[in-house]
Amino acid sequence: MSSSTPTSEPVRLLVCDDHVVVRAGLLALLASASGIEVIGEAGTGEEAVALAAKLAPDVVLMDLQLGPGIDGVEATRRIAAGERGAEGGDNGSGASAGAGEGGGGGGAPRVLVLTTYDTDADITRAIEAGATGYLLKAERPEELFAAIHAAAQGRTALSPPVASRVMAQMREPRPTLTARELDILKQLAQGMGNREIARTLFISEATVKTHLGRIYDKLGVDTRAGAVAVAKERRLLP
Amino acid sequence: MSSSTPTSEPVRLLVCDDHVVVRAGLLALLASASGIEVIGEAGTGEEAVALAAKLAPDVVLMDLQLGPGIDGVEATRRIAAGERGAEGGDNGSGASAGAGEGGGGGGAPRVLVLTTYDTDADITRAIEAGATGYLLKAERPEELFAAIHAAAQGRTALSPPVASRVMAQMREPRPTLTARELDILKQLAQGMGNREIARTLFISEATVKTHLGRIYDKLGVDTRAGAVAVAKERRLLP
DNA sequence: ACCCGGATCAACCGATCGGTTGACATGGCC
DNA sequence: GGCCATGTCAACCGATCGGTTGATCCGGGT
Repeated sequence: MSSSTPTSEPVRLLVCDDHVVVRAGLLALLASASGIEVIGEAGTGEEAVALAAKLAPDVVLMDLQLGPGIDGVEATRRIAAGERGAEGGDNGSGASAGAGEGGGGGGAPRVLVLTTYDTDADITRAIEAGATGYLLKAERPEELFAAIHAAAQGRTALSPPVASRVMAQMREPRPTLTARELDILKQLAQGMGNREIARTLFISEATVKTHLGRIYDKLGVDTRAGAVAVAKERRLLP
Repeated sequence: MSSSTPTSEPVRLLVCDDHVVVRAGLLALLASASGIEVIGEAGTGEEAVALAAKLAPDVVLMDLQLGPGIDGVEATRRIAAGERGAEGGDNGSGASAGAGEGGGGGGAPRVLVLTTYDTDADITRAIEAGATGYLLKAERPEELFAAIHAAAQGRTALSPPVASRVMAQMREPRPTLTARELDILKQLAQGMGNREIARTLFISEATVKTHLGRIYDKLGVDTRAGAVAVAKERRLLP
């Protein structure tokens, strides 16, 4: 679709990973790949957003786990939306998927997620944020190279395990926790009692219990300890 | 102490990381370092132990998070102890640290841990297992090179954040959970009630409560949900 | 206009948990 | 042979949790 992109011009790539060693390793590795030119590297999400705006790369290789500051998902959202480097007052929560598509075509770089975990929550959030592909670091380098080229053309590239999970999710839509339920869950994971949670969130204890009941249902557990375990497992919590 | 090792001969290195991309990146990166020769790479703990026995490298660069099979700590323990590649019927649990020292000196490779997390539990376990150094992937490549050379000479190399934690730990010895308490904690994290835990471990409900009380003390919490949260936080559980 | 999902609150009850105290057996250490 | 840590068990009590039912309010979609 995107026209042009004759195989003669190399893909202009921006690498974002908070681990210096990994970043340097990727650079060294990518140097051996043909048709790929690394034009910049970032160690934080903010840096990635700023550099993406400044350098206008074809593809951004993005790790989801970035130390402090905005996480990879948020960085992905901003880059895919073609946002400028300056910070906007936008709050990350809310629903509001739908980013990704419009973009404008020309400007917004494609974001290719390259990360360690293939958790449902991570995959879902990354895709909703507008990621063009989702690769695992356990993938073979050739696959990575191929995925970068694919992403440059706007084609989707998913690691096999990721693809499986996406399909499974399509077949059996997973119960999604509402924002409010996540609030309760967060407090719960601090070991707080219902009364404390209620006070913290300015609601009644009864409401907390109601939410908890729904959380139990959705997570398939029936105790608070179990809920915390599942939540940590699925990385629903920081 | 170890004599010899004139600066003329390069350090013979074995790299172990379950992520192919990271491994390839490290290889590419290390190719630019002087005095370091990568003589092998492993993608699992078992592979690392076998290759260490077979190739007798000077240093093993070890990630702690390895997919399935034995983890990095166990691999470190076996390599540092000079164990042969064949699998022994040994169970990993039990106490029995004390490996590390004896070793035999000449044969056992030095293990340099290179990982993402600087959790207290990880650091402690790695050091107890006989690791010569502990670096973070966020470290600068030059530090990595220096650490490898240091490790080859038996000198300890720690990333600054790791060193800080080690010192802090020396000053204020952490409460260590006993093996039994970890058993209870494991069940707890499954969301099980006291009665279920008691039945599973073939003890009385009263005993479970006693253990739980001690666990609360040691983890600094006072509810089961809190205990699970802290346990997951400190990676005391899988 | 209607209905539905989400969020809020209430009251109730039995079961479980959290905390305490006290006790006994085992094993290693001095 | 004592001493201490660890693991085991018991009984008790108040507080909390888990589960249920029912209700109100609001915003969105058909």
